[in-house]
Amino acid sequence: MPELPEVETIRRGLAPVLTGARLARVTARRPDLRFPLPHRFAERMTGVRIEALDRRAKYLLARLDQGETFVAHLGMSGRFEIADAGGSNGAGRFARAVAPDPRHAHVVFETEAGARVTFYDPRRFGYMALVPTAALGEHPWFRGLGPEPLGPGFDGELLECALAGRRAPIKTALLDQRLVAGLGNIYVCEALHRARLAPDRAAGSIPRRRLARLAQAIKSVLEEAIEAGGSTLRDYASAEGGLGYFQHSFAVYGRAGEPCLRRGCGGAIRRSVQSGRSTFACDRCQA
DNA sequence: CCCACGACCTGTGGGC
DNA sequence: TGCCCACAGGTCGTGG
Repeated sequence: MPELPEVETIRRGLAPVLTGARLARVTARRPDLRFPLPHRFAERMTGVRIEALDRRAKYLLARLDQGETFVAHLGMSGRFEIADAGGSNGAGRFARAVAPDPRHAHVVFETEAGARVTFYDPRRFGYMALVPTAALGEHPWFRGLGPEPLGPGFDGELLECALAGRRAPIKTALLDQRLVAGLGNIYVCEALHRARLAPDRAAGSIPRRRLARLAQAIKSVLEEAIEAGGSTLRDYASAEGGLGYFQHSFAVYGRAGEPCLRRGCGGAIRRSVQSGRSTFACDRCQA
């Protein structure tokens, strides 16, 4: 599920339950996800207090009171579910497209206040770590990570520097987390369509004026998706982190063969493959 | 260094 | 209905 907006939505959903909470019990129901869980993971997590929940790129960060930061990446299919002290969650009160399969409940966090947060991940591409907070920036997952697209200073000039000399297609370049952090396949396709840029253009050859428009498109699509995720949160009372309502707002992603939604364009969305991944774009209004 | 590709793992949806 | 293939929102290691 998760690109930057989904991880941010999950963070906002978990924050009320976990910020300031002390963990009474942590259960790892298997020894590994994509990578082995940290050494003595459950023991090291038990009794800690979570001082703050943050996000960097697609990573969820829980700053702990003992000097370490818990890091989680949700891979392709990871999700967190919140249950309150009574054990109920959104599923009992609201319709849900896909109920979590208990076979894939890999890690359970229980707070002293009686809340339970469960990590589900059928494909197990997700991963977790405990990293000394002071050295977080030097960790391989974070060293070399590009700028936050919603951070200060993200504009056409910054993109121009990041993309200088790149011959890779702009679509592929934007997926490179070293250049920009947090974008994934969906929002790259959506941002390129908003900016009217063709996905196969060489990244390093796009003039700054158009990169300014691209930077603005990236910001607006991410902000709108987070906003839509917020409405999902309100409805589900959970940190499910699915695509929420924003999936109904995709202009190109998953719309192969359908008409381009840009006013007056009249083109059709075409699916292609770049670096082994689906790209959706309108050949008529993206150039 | 840059880039493309296969691998990792399970589930789902479409076509026959 | 059942089977088989293609494909899925991410990242890493390899090899050209």
